[in-house]
Amino acid sequence: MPTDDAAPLRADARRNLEKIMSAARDVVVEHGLDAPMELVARRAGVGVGTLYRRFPTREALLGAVAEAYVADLVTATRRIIDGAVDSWSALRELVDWCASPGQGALAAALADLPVAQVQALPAFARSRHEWLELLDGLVTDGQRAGMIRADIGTGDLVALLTVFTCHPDQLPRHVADQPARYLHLMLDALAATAPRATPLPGTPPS
Amino acid sequence: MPTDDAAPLRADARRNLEKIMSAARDVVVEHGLDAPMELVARRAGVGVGTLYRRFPTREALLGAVAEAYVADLVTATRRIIDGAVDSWSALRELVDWCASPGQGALAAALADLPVAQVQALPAFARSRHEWLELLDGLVTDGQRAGMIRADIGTGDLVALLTVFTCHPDQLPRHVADQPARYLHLMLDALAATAPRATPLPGTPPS
DNA sequence: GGCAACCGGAATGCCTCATTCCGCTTGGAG
DNA sequence: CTCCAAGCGGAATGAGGCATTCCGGTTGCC
Repeated sequence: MPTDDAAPLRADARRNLEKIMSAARDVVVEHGLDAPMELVARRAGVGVGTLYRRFPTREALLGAVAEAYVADLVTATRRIIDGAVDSWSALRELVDWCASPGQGALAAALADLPVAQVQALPAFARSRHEWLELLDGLVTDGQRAGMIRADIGTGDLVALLTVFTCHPDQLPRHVADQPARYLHLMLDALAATAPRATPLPGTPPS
Repeated sequence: MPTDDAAPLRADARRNLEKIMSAARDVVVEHGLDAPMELVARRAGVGVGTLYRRFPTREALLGAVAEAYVADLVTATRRIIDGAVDSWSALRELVDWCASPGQGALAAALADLPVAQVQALPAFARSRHEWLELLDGLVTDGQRAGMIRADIGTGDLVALLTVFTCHPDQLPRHVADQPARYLHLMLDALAATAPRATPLPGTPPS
């Protein structure tokens, strides 16, 4: 998002800026990180020129979207955690939120995929860190309470959320069609149960 | 693979054909279905011209790779099933095989992603059907024996195999690094357990 | 009313491939 | 050993897709 210490925008320009941000978010959720700029412009009902007046490059736009997106994610996650009775149900609600249509867990994708330019944005990094911390609390709590198996880590959760909610083109039809189904399957996998016959291979990522 | 009823290939040509098929398989596993032809050529230590003398179009090459790949998959799956003591351990071994490096479950991806030209190849379709039938037997058996939960279907298994073994570029680093870890995690989710608090949302894909 | 800030979108330039072409090599039949 | 069709490598061609630029025409707002 452009810094607002410059001259204030004209009313119509501000309106357009909002349309652009919103369109960009939708387009990125639907078409992935490399969606063409023109798609964003068309979706916003605006010419590409307008878009470029506000964001000098594609990276700038993606950065703005990313920052807004992770910020949202943090807010939603915090709200869910505050309202839930225990960490397990918080987890379930979080999963549902991520799977809800138009929501996507794109932020999770952004948080993991290598978009150097975006990762470097301070605001993005800060929010991302905050989010990871929230998740970490959730997982740790759940494990202490014996609701989540001990051999997985927050990184596993992030990885799985990312996988099942990235944009549809990259997923098998079934998964793209009902992300919630697979996310809940994943939750079942994370739940603590009787000792398992064979340990999980590999190590939980940091 | 070109029909062999034509004039027999010169010795060096046959050698090159093999190098090409092998390279193509590797490249597709590593870079996905839209890897550039030149990558294949370079990997095979051959000029693009050579590659095009054998396969008239990109589709032809992909088709050949796909056919060979699914055929392999069927063979391996059958071998695993025949050698396993029960369907659950067969499933586990199958997962390990798919996750083994350089193996990829690309065939599974091919089986699901919409590559019309490839899906239409009779040999491919036949093998794919055969494979699905094998998996179906596995799942049904496992369910009858009470080892696999009843509310999932073969399609779920295929979807999961596909997701976790598609080429690395599309997966979060952690998942790409240890596909076996996540496949086994999901396997745990497929296992039959005490009745679950909440039913799985959605329906098992056919 | 006047003009700086805005707009839309055609035009430009770059890049990434698939596919083709052609002059040079080389198995292997006779 | 000769010869030439079958092979070969890889530069060149052409199409398509996309970010970004430019500019003649609008429009908030003082």
